[in-house]
Amino acid sequence: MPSQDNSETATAVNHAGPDHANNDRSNDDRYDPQRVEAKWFERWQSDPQLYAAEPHTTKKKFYVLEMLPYPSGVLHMGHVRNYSIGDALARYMWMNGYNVLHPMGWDSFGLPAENAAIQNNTPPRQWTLGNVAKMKAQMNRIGFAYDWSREVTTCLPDYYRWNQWFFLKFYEKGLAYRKKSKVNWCPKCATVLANEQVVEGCCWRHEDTLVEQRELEQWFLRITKYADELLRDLDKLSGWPEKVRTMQRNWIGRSEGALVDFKLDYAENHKGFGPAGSTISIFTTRIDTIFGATSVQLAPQHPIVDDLAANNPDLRAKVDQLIAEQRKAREVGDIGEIEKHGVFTGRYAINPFNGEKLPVWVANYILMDYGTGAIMSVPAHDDRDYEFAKKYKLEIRLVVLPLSNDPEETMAEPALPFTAHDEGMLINSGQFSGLECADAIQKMSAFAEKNGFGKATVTYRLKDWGISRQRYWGTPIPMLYCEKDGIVPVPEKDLPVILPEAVDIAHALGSPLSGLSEFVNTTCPKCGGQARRETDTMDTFVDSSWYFYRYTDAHNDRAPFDSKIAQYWFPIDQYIGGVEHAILHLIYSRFWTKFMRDLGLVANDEPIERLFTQGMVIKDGAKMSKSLGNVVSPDEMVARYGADAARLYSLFAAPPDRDLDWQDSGIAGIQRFLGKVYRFVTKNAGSATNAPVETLLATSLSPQARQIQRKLHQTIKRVSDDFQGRWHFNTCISAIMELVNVLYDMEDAIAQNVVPRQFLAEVQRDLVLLLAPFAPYLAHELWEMLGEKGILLKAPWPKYDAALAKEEELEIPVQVNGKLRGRVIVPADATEDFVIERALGDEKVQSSIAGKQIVKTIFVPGKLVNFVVR
RNA sequence: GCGAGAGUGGCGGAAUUGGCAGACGCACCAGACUUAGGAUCUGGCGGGUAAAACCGUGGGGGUUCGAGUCCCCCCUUUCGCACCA
Repeated sequence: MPSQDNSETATAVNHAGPDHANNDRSNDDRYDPQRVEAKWFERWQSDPQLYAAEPHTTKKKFYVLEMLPYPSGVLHMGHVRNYSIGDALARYMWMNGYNVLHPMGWDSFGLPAENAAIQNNTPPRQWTLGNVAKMKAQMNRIGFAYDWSREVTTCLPDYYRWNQWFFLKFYEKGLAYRKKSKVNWCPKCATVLANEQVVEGCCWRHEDTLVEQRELEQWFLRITKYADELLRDLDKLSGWPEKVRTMQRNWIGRSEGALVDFKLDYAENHKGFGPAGSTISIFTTRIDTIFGATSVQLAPQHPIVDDLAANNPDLRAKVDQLIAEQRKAREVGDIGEIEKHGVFTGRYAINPFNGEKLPVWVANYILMDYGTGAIMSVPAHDDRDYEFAKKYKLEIRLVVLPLSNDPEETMAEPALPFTAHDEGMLINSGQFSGLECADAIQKMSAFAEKNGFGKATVTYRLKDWGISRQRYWGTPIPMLYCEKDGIVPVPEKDLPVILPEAVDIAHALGSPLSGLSEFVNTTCPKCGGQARRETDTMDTFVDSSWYFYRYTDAHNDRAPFDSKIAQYWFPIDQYIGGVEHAILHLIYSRFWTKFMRDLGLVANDEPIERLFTQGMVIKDGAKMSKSLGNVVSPDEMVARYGADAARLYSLFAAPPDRDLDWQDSGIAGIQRFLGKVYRFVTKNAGSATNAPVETLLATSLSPQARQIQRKLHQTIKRVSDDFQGRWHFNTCISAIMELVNVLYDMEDAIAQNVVPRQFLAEVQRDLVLLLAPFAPYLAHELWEMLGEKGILLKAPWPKYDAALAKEEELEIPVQVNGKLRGRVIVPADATEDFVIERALGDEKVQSSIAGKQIVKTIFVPGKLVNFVVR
C-alpha cells in the first residue's frame, strides 16, 4: 500500500545472540529469548522452502494475506500487529491440515522514493531495494512464516510489465481512455491525485495543502462501467465488515433521478451575453416537484456561468467570490456549514414542463463535481432550497401534500419545507396533479424523455479512475504518440517498457521522464515514423489492485499468472489490513478482478472472501508518530523482550479489531509468561515414557491430573473457537495463561508423582501446539525439548474432547430475590431437587429467607438457583 | 446533520445464548527466598465496613425472578460520510 510513512531511517535488525551474559547461577532455567530465537532464526533461514505453499493440488487450500507494505525502510508496530494476526492464522490453518498460501511482497513504487532520492542523492531503485532488504530482515527476525519464493516487488520489470499488459487490455476494450480534464493537482507533490486521494479538498499526503484544479491530458480507467456491479456485489461480501461495505456504498454514491433540460430564455438573451439557446441540464431525484421549481441554480464553476460572465466583470467578480467561499469551506472541511450565498445572473431559463421562466442563479452550495453542477430549486420541498429562497425572497410554491391514512390529516398543509417523498401527492402540477410521488417520478421522467427534454438517469459519485502521474517512480504507461497515427499502444511483444534509471528527478519540471530524449523518442510500430513515448507513469494503486494474483504464480513470464492456478487459490480466504484502505485499494481491487473476469482470466467475481480490518496501534492516547515522540520501535522490543513477546503482546493487549494502546510494562508481563512456560517444560520434559497416552483413562487419573486435563480441553476449545469465529486472540492467550497457572498450581502434585508422567508429557505437547500460532520461537524450542522429531506446523492441532472438558462438580450460586446469598457445590449432573435442597441448606440462604415465604424457585441447570420470597 | 462503533477497577481488557461483574495481564501493597532484586515464588487488590449490610458496568426510565447484556430517552467519545440535488 502506498503509505504516508516515508521515514528514511532504518534500524539495523538485531539478530545477534544475547547482548548480556547470562551467567547468574540462580537463573539457570531462565528463558533467554535472544539465545533461543537466534538459534531458530538460523535454522529457519537455512530452509527457504520452510513455508512454501504446495503447488496446485487437490488438497484443501487456504489463502491468508496481509496487505503488503510500502517499503519505507522500517517496520512499525502497526505492521507487527497486522502480520502477527495473519501469521497466527496461517500457522493455525497449517496445523489443521490445509495447504496454506501465505505470501508477502512490496508495494514499492511511489513518491517517497523520489523524495528520498532528491534529499539523499540516492537513486530511487537503490533506496527502495535497500529498504526492502531491511524490512525483510526485520520480518524474518520476528519469524513471520512467509513463502518468500513467491515474493512480489512491484517496482521490478517482471511485475510492472503486467501492469502495462493490463493497461493495453483496458485500452483494447475501450476501458482506458485519454481525456483533457480538470484534475486534482497537489502543488507539494507536483502531481495529479485521484479523487480518492483528495481528503476534504486537501492532498491525502499533505493534509495542510489545498488541492488545485489543472487542465491536463490524462489517462483514465473506466471504473464507472462497473459502478453498478461494484455496488450490487457488496451485498455478497458477507465476510466483510459492514463498516467497509457502507463506506464503499457511500463512495459509489448511486442516486436515481432524472436529467431535465432547461433552455436559456432567448427573449432575454438579445440584451445579454453568452450563447443563444444554451441549455442547462439539471439533475434531480425529485422530478415530481418540478412544478414547484422557482429558480435554477448553477455551480460557480459551471461552464455556462463562465460564458455568462465573460463580458460581465461584475458577475465574474461575484462568482469568483462564491468560488472562494466554497474553497474555504472545503479547506476547513465543513462545506455543510457554509452560509448559502448566491447571485442572480440576470438571465432566465424555461421550465419545460410548464413553460415558466425561472431566474438563473449561481450559488455557492452547488457542487460542480456532483450531478451536472446545476439544479432546479424547489424551496417548498428541499431544505437547502428553502433556506436559500427565504434568504433571497424567492417564491415558495407547494406542489406536494402529505398523504395519510387519517382522512383528517390528509391534504392538510404541511410545515415547510416538506421533503418526505414516500407519502405524498402532487397538486398544482398540471396533468400530473393527483399522482402519488413515486408514480409521478416514473410518469414525469417518461414524459420528459418522450418530449426530448430529459430522461430518467442514474448518477454516481464514483468517477473514472485517473491513473496518470507526472512522476518518475512508477510504471511507464505503454503508449506512443505518432504524428501520423496519433495514439498508438506499444505492441505487447515490446513489453515491458523499461523505466530508465539515470534520470534527473530533482530538476525535472513536469514528468521527469519527459526530459530523457532517449526514452521519449522512438519509432511508431504502425508507420515506422517518429513517435514520442507517454512520459507519465501509473498511479501506484494500479500495482496493488492485482498483486495478490501474482503470488499464485509469481514467476510466470508469459502471463500475469496462470488462470488455472489462480482459480485454485482464489478467492483469498482471509485478507487482513488497516481500515484506511477500505475505499481506495479495496474498490480498485474489486474493479480489477471484475475486469479480469471479463477478460476470462479469472473465474471469481470478487477477490476477497473475508476481510478483517485491525485497529490502530496507539500510545498515550494518540497514533504513534515521530512528531509526538511516542513511536515504539519493533526492533527495540525484539531486542529487549524477543520477537515472541512482541507479537504475543500485540495480540494480547486488545481484541484485534480495536485500537491497541501500547504499554511497555504490558509486554514485560508477556515476557514473564513465556518464561513461566519455558521453566515448566524445562523442568518436566524428558521424563515421558513411550506408553501411548490413550491407555490412560480419565477415570484412572488422580483428581489433580483430571483438573489439568479439564483445563487443557477447555483451553483447546476456547482457542479453537476463537480461530473459527470472532478472532479475539486476547482471550485465547489469557486462556493459555490460565492453563499454565493451573499447571503451576499442580507443581506439588507433579513433584509427588500424582500426575502420571506420560500424561503430563501429552499435556505439555498440547500446550506447545496451542502456543505455536502465537509464539513460534518458544514453541519450536519446547517442541524439540520434548523430544519431538516432526515438523511442528505439520503436527495436528489438538483435538477438543467435550467429555474430558466437563466439570465433575459445579459451584452453583444461590440467589434470593435476585441477590447473591450463597454458593453450593454439587455434582455436575445433580438433579434439580438435589441442588435446591442443598441451596436451602446453606446458612446464609437460610438466614435471608427466614420468616418469609418462597413464592417461586428458579432453577437454571448448571447455572444458578434463585428463590423468590415475600 | 446522517451512518457505524465505543463508554466496565488506578490501567489494558474479560463476561460468545439475559444467570456469580471485574477472567487474564499491568501497576500497586504485603510476605518468602536472598549480600542484593528491575529475578522467582506466595498472598492481597472495585467502593464501603471492625465484619457485615449496602453501593457499583456513562446518566435517567422500563421489561424480568434476575440486566454490563434486551427496550425507550439522554450524555460523552472515536471513526466514516456530509449543501450528493
